[in-house]
Amino acid sequence: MGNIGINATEIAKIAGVSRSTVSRVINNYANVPPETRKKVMEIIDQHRYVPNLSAQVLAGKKTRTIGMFMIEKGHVAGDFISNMLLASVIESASSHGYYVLTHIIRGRCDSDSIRGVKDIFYQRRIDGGLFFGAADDEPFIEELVSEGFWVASVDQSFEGREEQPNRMVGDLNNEWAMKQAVSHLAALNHREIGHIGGDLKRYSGIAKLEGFRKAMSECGLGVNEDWILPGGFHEEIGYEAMKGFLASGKRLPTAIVMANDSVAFGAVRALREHGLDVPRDISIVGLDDHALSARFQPALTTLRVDFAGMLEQLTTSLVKHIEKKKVGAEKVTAEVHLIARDSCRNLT
Amino acid sequence: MGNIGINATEIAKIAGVSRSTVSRVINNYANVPPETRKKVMEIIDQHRYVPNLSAQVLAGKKTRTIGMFMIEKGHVAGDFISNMLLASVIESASSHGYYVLTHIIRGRCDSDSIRGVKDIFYQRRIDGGLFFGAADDEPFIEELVSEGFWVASVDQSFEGREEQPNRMVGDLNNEWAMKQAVSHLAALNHREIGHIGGDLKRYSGIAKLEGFRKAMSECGLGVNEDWILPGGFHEEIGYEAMKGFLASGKRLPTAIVMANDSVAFGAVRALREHGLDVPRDISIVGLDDHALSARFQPALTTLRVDFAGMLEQLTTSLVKHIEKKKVGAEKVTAEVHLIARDSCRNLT
DNA sequence: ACCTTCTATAAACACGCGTTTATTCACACG
DNA sequence: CGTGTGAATAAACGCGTGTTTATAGAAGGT
Repeated sequence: MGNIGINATEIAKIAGVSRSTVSRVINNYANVPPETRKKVMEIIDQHRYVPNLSAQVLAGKKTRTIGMFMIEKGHVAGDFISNMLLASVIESASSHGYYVLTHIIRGRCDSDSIRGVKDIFYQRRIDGGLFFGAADDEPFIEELVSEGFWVASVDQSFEGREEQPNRMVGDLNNEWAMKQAVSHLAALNHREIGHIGGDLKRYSGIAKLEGFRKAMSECGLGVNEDWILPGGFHEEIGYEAMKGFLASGKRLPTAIVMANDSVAFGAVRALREHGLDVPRDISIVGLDDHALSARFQPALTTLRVDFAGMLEQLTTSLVKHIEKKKVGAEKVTAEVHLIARDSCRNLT
Repeated sequence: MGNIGINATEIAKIAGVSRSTVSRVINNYANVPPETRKKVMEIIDQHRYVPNLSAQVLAGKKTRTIGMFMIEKGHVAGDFISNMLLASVIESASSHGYYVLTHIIRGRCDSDSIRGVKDIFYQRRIDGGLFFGAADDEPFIEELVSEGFWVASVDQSFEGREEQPNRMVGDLNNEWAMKQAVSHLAALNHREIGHIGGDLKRYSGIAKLEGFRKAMSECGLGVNEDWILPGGFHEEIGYEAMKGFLASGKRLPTAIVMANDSVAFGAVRALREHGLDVPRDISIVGLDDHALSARFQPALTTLRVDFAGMLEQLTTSLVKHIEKKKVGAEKVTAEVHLIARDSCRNLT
């Protein structure tokens, strides 16, 4: 009650003008004389009038809302999306006058959940969407793109694909990340370096492995295939991978680069159970700078990825595209830098 | 392009009926003969027609959207809202066919940010709102309530206030939580128990302190005021509080109940720097079951609060109220139970 | 055959706004 | 005085839907 629900017609009546004049004032049309504009604005402020969004949208305006979709295959949403990342999307959207609708897809992307996502677009709730953890092979995203919706996605790269006109992608530079990890270890005189990888069914896993190989080669180091362990992105997988390797009796490398910090935690646990110490017996580099890493025993040397900055760019880019203020970058890369802590030792 | 933007009029044309018939089919009106309904439904499915939300809202329907507002005074959003909690709100909303718009208020609640929040309501973007970390003294929330909007809030209790008709509140039972902590320690033969509190400017801090006093009294234990340390909800504050106490040279209690786990981490750090061991020299009980707590050295005995379940209830309650399917509970309490780990020792 | 009753469905209206088009009025110029 | 010109602003239309009202037609009763 009260001021709620007052509309432009009533404002017009109070101001003694027609509703179209009110509308022209709000939308900053040129042909409104200053004193009329001032009078109308006063009435608007006084009555705390805010235009009804649905009516604006129906009349052809944007919803000024973007969707944030977290596709949780197994673990993604829980592990990957921290509140900080959510906040960085919301705040950069907010800084452009946009709002964020959050949506979670749990478990398999079955036809029902896909329908749910598409309906959000079809209902015209949002002007565009930002997808987290969408695997390369999700065709429904490409469908949305081909239907003219603006879409951005994280954790997904499209090397070798044709550029799609209204699609943006954000990722970290896996190659560069691995290069930094390997270089750091090489500088500490490590030459026998292994890799416990990510999920090789996902691009981020493949890219890390390839980046590792390339980095080794660039540092003039050979890759021992015994030390390339298949992985995943959780702690348990790191534990099992390391445990399996230790059981095999093969010789250990002097250092291992992990797909992420969770994997590192698991691997360290396995090493410890086997009576080995980090960094005395083996050096470890993680990736992510997980909240736990600084407190871990030993404090984990890791690669910090500026996801927040990347998301800010990606969100801004999405909004600019929606508003047709086109901006160049369709591809955004997160900054990575190494945080040296206590899990690597100098061999000499 | 393609199916996008098809509307009820076109569906009607294809089906050879009038638009009102299409509308009556969608809204499950009784007076549509089965074969007509079936025919129309087929066309709708075939063309993936979804009604335009803005048009529905304009015609008097609900937005089927709730707002989730995180008021971040200093630290709240970052610490308090984990993705799990976000997920539990989104998913329970989703299970009722509702969507969630997330919004963050950083820093002070100045008039601009309040205006931002109110505009979301006034624009009619949402049917109701769920507030996190709104302090008792935020008058704008009560304004919204008095203007007829549905509002639920967490981390806030309104003991002694008159019940407001369209307002729901969720919280943990601080009294019960403190009772469990103190009882646990009493069962381990502790009699000298202290408390490092939360932020005493906030209800949750006050309630914990009062709960602690009451629990002590109920266990037949006296409270030594030296051992009641003012606090806050972050680690640094726990560290400073404990450091200050140790510097004072006063005798230590045998156990301390902390306002939350972060405070406990800080306090343990201060104790350790002072050459004291937990639980040998002093026992500690936390609250929250923070992600770090199980891995902490020593693994922290803490109170796990079922925020997820509480939020699910609160969200459901909010939606039911919006849809006028009134349900009794205006006040939702989170379950609390003690997780015994290694930070408390038996004194005998 | 005529009126009533009921069913099926079409037409009309309202929602609140942006935008386009039409109208009014003042003024300048011939 | 008549006519054109421009500014200011009012009126009209469309957006896509839900819902109410009107209408056509069929069925049933006397």
